Amino acid sequence: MQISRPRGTSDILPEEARRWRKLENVIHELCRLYGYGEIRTPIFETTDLFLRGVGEATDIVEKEMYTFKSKGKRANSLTLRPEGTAPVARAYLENGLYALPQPVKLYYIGPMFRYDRPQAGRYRQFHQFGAEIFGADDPAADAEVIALAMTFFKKLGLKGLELHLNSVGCPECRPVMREKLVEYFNLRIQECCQDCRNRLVKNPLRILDCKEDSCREIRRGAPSPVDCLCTECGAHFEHLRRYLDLLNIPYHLNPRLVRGLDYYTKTAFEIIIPGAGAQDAVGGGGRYDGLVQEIGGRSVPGVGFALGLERTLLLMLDGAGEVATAPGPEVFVVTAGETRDTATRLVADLRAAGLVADRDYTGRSLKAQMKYAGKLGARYVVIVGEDELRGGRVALKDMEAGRQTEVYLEEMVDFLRRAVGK
RNA sequence: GUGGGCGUAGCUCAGCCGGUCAGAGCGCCAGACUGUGGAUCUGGAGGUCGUGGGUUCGAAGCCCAUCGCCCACCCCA
Repeated sequence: MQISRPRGTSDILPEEARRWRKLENVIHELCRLYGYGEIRTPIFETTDLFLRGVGEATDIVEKEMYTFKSKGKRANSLTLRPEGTAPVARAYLENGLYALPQPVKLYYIGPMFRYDRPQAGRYRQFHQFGAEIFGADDPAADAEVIALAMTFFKKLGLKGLELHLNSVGCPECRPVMREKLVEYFNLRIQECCQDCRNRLVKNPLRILDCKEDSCREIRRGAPSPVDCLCTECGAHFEHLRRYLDLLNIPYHLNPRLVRGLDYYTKTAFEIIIPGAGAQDAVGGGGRYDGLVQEIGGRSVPGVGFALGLERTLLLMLDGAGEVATAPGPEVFVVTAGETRDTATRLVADLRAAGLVADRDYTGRSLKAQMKYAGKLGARYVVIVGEDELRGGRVALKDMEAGRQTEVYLEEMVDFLRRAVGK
């Protein structure tokens, strides 16, 4: 039986990897511009981090985590990270980054893992680009993080993305929100779906984004979270909106936007591809002023986002941003007769001189070697033949023009370097 | 967890109601007067027809099971 890759994972082959590389380059460059430092945290963490950070009542924790027992006598429970914010918050705490000048701005790119049924744009191992700001409670920080995300898509030439915005309040006003919602839904809970009946107890806010038709209908007259915000949260939200206006970032107010993770406070946003069907969210984020404290630190405000790279790549397929096919070697060295020793040395010389050089490794005929060089898209072919070698020369063929000349061995590298413009 | 579709060479697929049905194109390898590419021609390698049962004189095509992939639901990235 042949072994195949685990469900929901993928092999990124060279051609595809070039698209990833391009995407990652944009990310690194953009983050440098915005003053974010890269952070790389472990692929797995202590399970507790997510239980406490993400929240026990979330879908992620309830059914999507890859959790396993470590080895050893006092083995603890580990989990393949399902998201990036909690780990980064943990690292911020653990490494004492709160002692750095605040705020601290960090970004990451890497794989995340969630056990779920795969389908278009959804995988068990997927990749996110995320950015976080710790130690800034100013709504301008929220705005910057949103601007960074939106600029990223703009740089990629992706159009038509929508920013959806909401505020989910803080420990101050959240209870009020809860109470009003519970009060409202309690009257008609019998008409709601089973999930929402559970939500009413565990997390009433989430009833607001239930996709069931019946629930949609019922919540029509439901109180809106934004109307329940305390003065501080209300002001924060107002200021954020003003900053977004200043930055010319359009947004849709979406009172039903409630993110799936428990740690969010105040700002919550999502970036949507209109009409993309079920997987229409390319990214999302918000403020999480309680997170650092929740995982055992002092109270540090935070705000950030995460974007799905697979979904971004999917968008880039039908639209701008296609990458050219991989260029072939600048020089391909071919042998005619017993000249392999010389050829071996020449390839090394060419590479040492910074030329993209390759050769044949199968011992095939000259004709076959030429054919191979042609398929690779080699710009020049150096033919190391016994006859030429006797005169201290090699033949040099321009594969585009189809012309061929001879050069002395000593001059070959310089000649080719000039030819390819290096 | 639920529902639907599909599984024939590396890839894209033919193969009608069971009886030259194990094929084509592309790709790969090689050859076409002996040391030269991309065009053309010729040849070659490569398949337990996802797997296991069953029906039948006979199954890639029918039945059952199983696995895998894809799509959709829930939820998210």
